[in-house]
Amino acid sequence: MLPDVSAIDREFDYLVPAAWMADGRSDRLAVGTMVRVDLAGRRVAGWITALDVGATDGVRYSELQKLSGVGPASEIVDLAGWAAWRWAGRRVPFLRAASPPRMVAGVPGPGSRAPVPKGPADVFDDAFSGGIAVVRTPPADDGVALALAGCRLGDTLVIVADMVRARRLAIALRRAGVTVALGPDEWSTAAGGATVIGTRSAAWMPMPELAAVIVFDEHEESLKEERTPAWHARDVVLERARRRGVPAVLSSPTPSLEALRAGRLLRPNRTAEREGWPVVDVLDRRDDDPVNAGPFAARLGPSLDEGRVVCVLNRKGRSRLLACATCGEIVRSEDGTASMVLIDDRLETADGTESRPVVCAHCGSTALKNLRVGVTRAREELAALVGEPVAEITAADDDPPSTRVVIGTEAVLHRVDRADVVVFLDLDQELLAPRQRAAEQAMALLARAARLLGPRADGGRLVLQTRQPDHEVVRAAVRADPALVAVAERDRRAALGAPPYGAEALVTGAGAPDFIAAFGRPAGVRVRGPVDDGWLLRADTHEPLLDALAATPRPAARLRIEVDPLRV
DNA sequence: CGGACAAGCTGA
DNA sequence: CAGCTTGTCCGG
Repeated sequence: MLPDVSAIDREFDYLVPAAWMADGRSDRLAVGTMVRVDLAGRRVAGWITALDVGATDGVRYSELQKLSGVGPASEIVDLAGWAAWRWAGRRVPFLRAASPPRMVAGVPGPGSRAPVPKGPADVFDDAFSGGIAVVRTPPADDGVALALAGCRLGDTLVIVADMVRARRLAIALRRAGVTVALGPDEWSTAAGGATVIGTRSAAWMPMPELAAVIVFDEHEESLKEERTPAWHARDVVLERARRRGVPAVLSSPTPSLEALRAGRLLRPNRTAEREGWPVVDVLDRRDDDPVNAGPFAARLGPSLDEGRVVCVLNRKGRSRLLACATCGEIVRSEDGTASMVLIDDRLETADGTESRPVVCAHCGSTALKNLRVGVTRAREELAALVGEPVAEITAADDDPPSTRVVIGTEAVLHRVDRADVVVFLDLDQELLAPRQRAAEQAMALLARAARLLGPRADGGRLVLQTRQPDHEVVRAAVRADPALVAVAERDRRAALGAPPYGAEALVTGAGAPDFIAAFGRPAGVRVRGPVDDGWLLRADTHEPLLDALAATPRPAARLRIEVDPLRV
């Protein structure tokens, strides 16, 4: 029995009460069954992890106190053990995710499921021919055809990035006659056998007759848990599929390098892909009068005159962006990949590796101007520009926008679901963010915006204000070809040995120094730090790194270990 | 995590 | 040295 107490990752043995043998309750005990027991003077919940284990002499065992209900199947208990290794955590958080939201006394027997009718053109069938396939779909694709192709094989585990999409897909599949359980609420339906649709946590839903798995928008960061253990739903379901020997399909308009490395890529034909992306207008801000340049390009005006307009301005992050007041070039590092900020009359990169006097590398001018303008200020200027009220949308807002034109940080792309024009007021902030995956994340934002606009035939426009019109992210959006970003990212990350071309773990928290001391210098693992009160551990593959992490005792103080962090 | 118990600190 | 706080250990 593993107690449901996060700090205890240890199993304890208990006796099955004689009364349970008599009334048949003992027949309901299995690996995964949820029980309550007395442990060190208090009553706690837990999961059965093994039955009929031998007794040790000299130990006086207490009895199980209560049979609470059905729990995760034994294969999921095993999977939790694997996940604890894979993300350097404990099993408890995974078993919690795999357990029903409310106690379940029993599961319905397998219902009969009607065969799913054959689709018009089963273009996706070879995606399910075995192993892992990566399907690059245009942003406007609703995923129904792909999901139905999976359901034709049998019960399919479908992971999506948000609940709105989960409900929408569930409705479409039910209409086609598929038995669907929506995670996590319909846990017991799933346990009886059904196709499951849900967000990240649904990766742990019961699937007694799993036939295939699909992850939609596999590039989305919401598929990764933010708290430790910071597990990734994509990797959990890939492991589930591997263990069951069933096909897995990862779908995305901009597949991650992790996906591209894991499986074979199935590309749509170029015409179909182009039709699924909106028209992109690039407004080169270097063309504007550098002295008077506000948040809007001179040529932006006409784009805002008609239809629903969404403006995106990410002011997240501390770093300010500087540009030359004379020629308009952004102040950048030698290799052009990082922006520089003013610190004590010198220009420095965020990581401090490069420093130079205040001079524009492009024209030699010493006059610089700050390009940062916050959303609040930009909203006022935007309202003046369009001559009507503009609403600022934040992540916390519940109501649909009340004005034709809205503005917000990237959260606005999650709050609005249709638009005629999406404007990125400052794409350079994304392109030059001091992060490993800046380009990939910028491309993901553009894909999300493209989804609001619909396919090219809808006539929507994606407007990018930038000083880097030749950046691969901009070119990729213009040509509706995300491969341009993938290729550039692949080369960069492969050269660094960064995931997925290597394994990383970020160790932070009050307990980190003690933990790193105990961790030592295991073979095959490189230790860097302390940097910003944390340590970055790197290895060529996961095994040496994760094995060494698992073998290191945990200090009592708070410790956060993030394996393959998305934002470094 | 949270209870038990031991070691350390304070004040009369 | 009682009475309290803080730290460390360990659970069937």
